[in-house]
Amino acid sequence: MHDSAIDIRSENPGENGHQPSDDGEIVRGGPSTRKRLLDAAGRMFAEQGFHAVSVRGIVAEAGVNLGAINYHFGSKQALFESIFAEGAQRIVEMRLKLLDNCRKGPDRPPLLEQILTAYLAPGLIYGKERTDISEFQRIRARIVTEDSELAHTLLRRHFQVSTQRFVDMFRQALPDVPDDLLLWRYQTLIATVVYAGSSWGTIHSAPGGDAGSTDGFHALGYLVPLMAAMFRTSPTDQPANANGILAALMEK
Amino acid sequence: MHDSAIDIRSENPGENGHQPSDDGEIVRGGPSTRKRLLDAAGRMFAEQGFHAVSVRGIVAEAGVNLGAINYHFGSKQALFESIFAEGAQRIVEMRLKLLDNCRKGPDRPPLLEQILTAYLAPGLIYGKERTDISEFQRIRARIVTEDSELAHTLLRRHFQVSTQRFVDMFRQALPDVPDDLLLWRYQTLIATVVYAGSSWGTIHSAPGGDAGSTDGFHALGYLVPLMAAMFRTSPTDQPANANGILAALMEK
DNA sequence: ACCTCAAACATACGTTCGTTTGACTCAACA
DNA sequence: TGTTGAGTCAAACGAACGTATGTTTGAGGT
Repeated sequence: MHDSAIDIRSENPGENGHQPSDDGEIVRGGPSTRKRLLDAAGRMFAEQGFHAVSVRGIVAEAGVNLGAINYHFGSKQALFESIFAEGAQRIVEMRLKLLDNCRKGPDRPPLLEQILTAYLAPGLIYGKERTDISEFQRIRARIVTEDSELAHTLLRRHFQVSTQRFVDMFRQALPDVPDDLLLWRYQTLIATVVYAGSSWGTIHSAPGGDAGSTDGFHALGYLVPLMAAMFRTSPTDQPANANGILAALMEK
Repeated sequence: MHDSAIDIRSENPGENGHQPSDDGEIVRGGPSTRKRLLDAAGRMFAEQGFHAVSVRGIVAEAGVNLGAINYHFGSKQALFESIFAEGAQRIVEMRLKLLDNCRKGPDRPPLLEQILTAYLAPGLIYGKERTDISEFQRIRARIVTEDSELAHTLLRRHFQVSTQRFVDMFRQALPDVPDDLLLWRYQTLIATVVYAGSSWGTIHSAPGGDAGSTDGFHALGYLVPLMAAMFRTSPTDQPANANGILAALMEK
C-alpha cells in the first residue's frame, strides 16, 4: 500500500518469465495452489486487513510454499488487488444484472424498491460459491476508509460505472429530488450496505444483543424499506434546521 | 533518509532544553513530546491504520526520538489505545451531554430530531481543539470492521453506555417500533455517522463529483432529516416483501 | 527414452519492525 | 553544591518482514 508504482506490475504479471496459464482447478489433489492462496488471503485480508497479514501467515494458512504468492501473483499487493478485483467484479455484475430488470416499460419510472433491492441484494445475499461476499464487503469497508492512492484507484476503477448507473436510475425514480440531496442519500445507502455487509450484528451489547443478520434475506427485508423511506424524504424538509436544534441543545 | 536522528538534529540543531507547556495532561515534566506523539500518531493511524504505521514513521513525523513512544506509553499499541480512548471519551461525553438536554418535560417524549442531532453532531462538528474529531471517526471506522479481540474490547468499553442510553431514548421517542426494528435502524445510524465522518465526500466520481461535506454543520442539516425519515418508517411495512422483489428481478 | 516447462519447493537475502539499553542533559531540590 | 530523577538521545537487539534465487518435481509432447 505504501508504493503505488507496483500497479504497473500488476497489469503485466508475466515479467517473471513464468506465468500460470489460468486459474483452472487441478482435478486431482484438491484445489490448486493459486485458488488456495486466494481463499486463505481473502479470508485473512477481510479479518485483519492488508498490513496486518503477512505472506508467511497466508501461505501457512493455505498450506503452500512461501514463494507461491510471488510466483503466482508477483507480489503481496498484486494478490490483494486480484482478490479485490474478483469480489468487486462479481458484486457489480450482479447489481447491474438486477438493475437491468428494473425498467419494465419505457414510460413508467422504475420503482424505488426495485433499485434498492438491486443494489443491496448482491452485498447481502451470500454467494453459493466458495468465496463469501461478506468477505469482500469487509475488505471494501477497509479500503473505503483508506486515503491512499491505491484505495482511490481501486474504488474508482471497479465502482465508477455502477455508481453512475445507479445514480441515474435513482434520478429517474425520484425526479423531484435535487442532485445534491440525491448524492447524500446515495452516500448513506453506500454506508449502510458497506457497514451491514462487514460488521453487522455486532451492536455493542445493546439490550437485545444484536440485530441478527447472518441471514442476508432477512437483512434485505429490513433494509429495503428503511432505505426507501430515507430516499423518499420530502425535499422540502431536507436541509432542515438541524443546526437550530443543535444550538438549542447546547444552550441549556 | 530513514535515520530519524538526522532529521531531528537538522530541525533542532543546538537546543536541547525542555519547554514547559501550558497544556498539562501531565503535570510534571512531559512538555511537548507526549503531545506531539499523540498528534502525529493520531493523524497517521487515521490515514493509514495501525499496522501500516511504524514507530519510526511516527517519531519522524513528531520530530522526537525513536525511544519516546516506549518511554511515554510503553508500547505502540498502548499509544494507539490512548488515542482511541481520548477520542471516544470526548465524543461520547459530548453526545451524552446533548442527550441530557433532550428531555424537556417529564411527560413529553423526546423529539426524534433532537436525539438524532445529539448523536450525529459530535461526530460531524469538528472540535476547535487541536485533535480533529474526524480523525477519530476514521480510526473508529477501521476498528469497527476489525474482528480482533482488542477491537471488540475497545468498542464495548467506550461505547456500551452511550449505546444503551441512546437506544433507550429512541425507544421512548418511538414507542410503537418493536425492538428488533429499532436496533436495525440504530445500526443504520451508526453506519451513516461512521462512514460520514470517515470517508464522506468521496463518492467515486459520480456525475456531480462529491457531496461536499467538509462542513459538518452542512452535513448535519442533510443527515438529520434523512435519519429521521428512516427511523419513522411505518412498522407495518417494515419487514416488507423485498425478497419478492428480488425474486422478480432475478426471474427475468 | 528424452526433453520441456509450469509448478512447487527450500533457502537465503537485505530491510524494517517494535523494543531495549545505557549514557547523557538539565531543571529542581536538599 | 551535590544529588536526584524525569526526559532525551544514539545505538543496537532479535525477530519478522517481503522478495529473490536456484533446484526439484512431474505430467505431456515428440
